[in-house]
Amino acid sequence: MTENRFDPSTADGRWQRAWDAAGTFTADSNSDKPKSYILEMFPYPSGRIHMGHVRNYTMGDVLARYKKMQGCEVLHPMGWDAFGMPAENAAMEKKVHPGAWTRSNIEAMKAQLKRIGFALDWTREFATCDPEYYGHEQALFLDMYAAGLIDRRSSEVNWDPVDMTVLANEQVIDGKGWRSGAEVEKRKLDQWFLKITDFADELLEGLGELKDWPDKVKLMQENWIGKSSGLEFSFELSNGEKLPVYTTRPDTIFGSSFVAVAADHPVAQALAGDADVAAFIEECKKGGTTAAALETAEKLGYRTPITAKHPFTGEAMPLFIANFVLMDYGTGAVMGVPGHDQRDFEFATKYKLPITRVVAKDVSEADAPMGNEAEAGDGVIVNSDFLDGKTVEDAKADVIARAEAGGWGQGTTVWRLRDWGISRQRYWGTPIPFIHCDTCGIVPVPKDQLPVTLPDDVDFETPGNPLGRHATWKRTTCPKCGGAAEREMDTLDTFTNSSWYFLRFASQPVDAPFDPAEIAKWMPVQHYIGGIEHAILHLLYARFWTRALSSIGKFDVKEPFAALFTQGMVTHETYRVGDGPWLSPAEVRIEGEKAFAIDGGEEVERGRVVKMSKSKKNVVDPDNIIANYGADAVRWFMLSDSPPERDLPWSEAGIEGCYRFVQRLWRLFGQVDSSATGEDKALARKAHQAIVAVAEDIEALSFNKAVARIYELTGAAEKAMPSESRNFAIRAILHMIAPMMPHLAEEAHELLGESALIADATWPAHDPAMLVEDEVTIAIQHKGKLRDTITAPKGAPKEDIEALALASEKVQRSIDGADIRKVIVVPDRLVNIVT
RNA sequence: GCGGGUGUGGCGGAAUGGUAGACGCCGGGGACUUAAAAUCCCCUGAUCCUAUAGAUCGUGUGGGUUCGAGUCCCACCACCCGCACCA
Repeated sequence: MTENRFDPSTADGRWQRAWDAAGTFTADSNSDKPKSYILEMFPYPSGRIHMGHVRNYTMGDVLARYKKMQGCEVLHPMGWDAFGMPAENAAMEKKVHPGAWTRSNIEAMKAQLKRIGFALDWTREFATCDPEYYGHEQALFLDMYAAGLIDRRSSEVNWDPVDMTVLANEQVIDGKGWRSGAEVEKRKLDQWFLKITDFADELLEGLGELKDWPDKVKLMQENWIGKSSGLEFSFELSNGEKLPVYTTRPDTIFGSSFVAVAADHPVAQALAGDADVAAFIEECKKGGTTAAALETAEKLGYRTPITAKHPFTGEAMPLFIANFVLMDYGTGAVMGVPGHDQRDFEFATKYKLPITRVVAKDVSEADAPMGNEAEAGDGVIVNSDFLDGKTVEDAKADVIARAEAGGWGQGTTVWRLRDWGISRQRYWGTPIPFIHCDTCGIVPVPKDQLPVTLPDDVDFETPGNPLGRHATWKRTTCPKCGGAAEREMDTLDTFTNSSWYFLRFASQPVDAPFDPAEIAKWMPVQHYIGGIEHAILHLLYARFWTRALSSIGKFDVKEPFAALFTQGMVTHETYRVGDGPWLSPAEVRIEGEKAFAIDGGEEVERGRVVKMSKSKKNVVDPDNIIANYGADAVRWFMLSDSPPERDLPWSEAGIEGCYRFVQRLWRLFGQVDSSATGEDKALARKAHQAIVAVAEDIEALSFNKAVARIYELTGAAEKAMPSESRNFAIRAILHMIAPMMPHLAEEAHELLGESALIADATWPAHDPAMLVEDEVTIAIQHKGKLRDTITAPKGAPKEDIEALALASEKVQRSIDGADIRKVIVVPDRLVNIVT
């Protein structure tokens, strides 16, 4: 070989074009091969591919190419999650249409993905803002409506009283609107809901089948669904009404010292004639709607003149209106047990209400004083009449049984999961296919009138809902009575777009959302890869849509993703001078431990390594890196070092190391010597072991370990003398790196005289006989510390190993004549001598 | 506030309860070269030391179980992710 360097700037494009021309990665659903559907969470077209995308898609790409080498027919598609707020923000800031902005972003990002050489089936590409896509989504939505899975009710949103617009949680900063700076209020609107709670039990039970999901994600979903059992019962109020409450701790009922209702509870609303009560309810409306905001806000209460009668003691307890009680959970009213619930404790402390101990470690500690926080732990019941001495579990059952027998309450199951509100007061989303008619009420758009498309001529100058302001779009006729009517102006939450896109990838008929026969062939997704930030919402919604569509007979799949993998983020050091503006890596020169601003030469503080973000300016653009080092070096970096579920710190030194390795491999591939003869058993054994180990590592998505093994085998092959074994090892390395560094692999494959694409090659075969070693190294410990190691034949009897261990001079010196009390021998591994 | 996770050399990390630090990066020394780049070789957890040897310490902190703990148990600390209208 004369040319000694691999040149990605020519090779990358050449092989990308070759794959395109051959249709190498176009999935054939009629193939006889076993099917494998590999999917990464599709991107939002924000404008540029970032390193997080590169990492995510590289992992999926390695899996897809590997599965193909193992003989599978692989479906590995790509598309665009194209609706969302940033497009409307761009419209306001840059005066471009959200659609035009989105389309040009897609074009730019697609070109970027192509330059990285991903093995994607681009014939199935779509964007969720395509009317063909969202029209089918509208049809599915109407099917769910017909099946009773959708309803409409009032719900709270963040309201900006200055801009007169609904704000997303993200747009509420410290309780204030992000543009106006006005104090945000809660406001009620009529909105559409998907009845995900109808599937709460199924979604919980279904987690059990997901063997290849991370336990942590399943646990998070389980807690999110939040199945709890408890007691629902009614207090008799002093005004003659009954107040239903729900509690998960009926065992602590004797510790109850107050009752509280939510500010929007009917009991509170009925008192709103009083100016003080009205003012308090108004006060409760302040602030945003997030759980974090509600739970960290100061606990506020208003003591009403009403009292509630304790069901056992008959005591009259004060009734409060409280800001920490949620109308959405349980019945919107709670019994307050300050001794054993932290929120109740804080509330009781503030309003000087009795705090009674009713659970103790032991009966003898019934009178132990309470500390400065609630005790939510387990124990026995005390100070509770007939419950005294019972365990928490027994007491719960006893109280529920007595309530049911007495007819004043019953044991119930309550879910933390709430129905999914899908109405958004925005333009750039799927129009909700309903019509509001004064005569007929709410009428679904007939399916033959779908898709309901977005109008193009909209203005974003004034805040609020652009569809509502449009001159003509909302005007239509009622499908029922033919009279004048208005279209629904809200659009669907973008999470609905990502709840079924994986089904559309599997088949794309024109006249239907999907083809059930194709779904049967490809689903479930064999490997789904994406960020941990989607652990709950997106994944739960996608599971829900799959089950909901399955329940109405669309297909026969219950769980969409057989295996899930959540990858870590790509991080980078941060740079700034004092409290000044952040500097990007490109604006900084590193010298040893120190860093200096290129512009001005000032010393720059090297800050923490955090997720790459625009706000910290610690971003590295994949395009520049690919231009400098080629796609394969970047791909290799993404797979090296950090375990894929952890964060990956980007560094210039690291990518340079990867580039050097690309060149090292290139030189090695040039050293296949067809005239070489003879066997190099040690090297051959290493190669066979690596073939098995790398395959196992890829299947476990432990790419960092696969990379380490390839480094080891490469080092051994470089040092070895020419032989047939060495040629075998080099070719094995070539095939093993093919899924990871496909451009280099194709170029070397061609150089070795192969005419076919290595992308179509099969994974190298191994000889099982070559996997076992004949000798093992055994560690000898004394007093728990390593004293010596010995070499012994594999599988040697315990007695022989013990004798060898005791014969060691170093071991004898350490024992120093002491009595040997015990010798533990772990075959082929270790001897531990206890004196 | 609630739920989930992570913590090992200068850095990223490896390690079925069994030799802690594989592999990579950084750094140091050397070879090659007129020189540089590239490449190759050696060293590289800390401390002590009579120094090719040996000893002690060492996996966030404090306890515990075990012949043996990075790994299991208990308590704590720090950081990260999510919290339902960001995607």
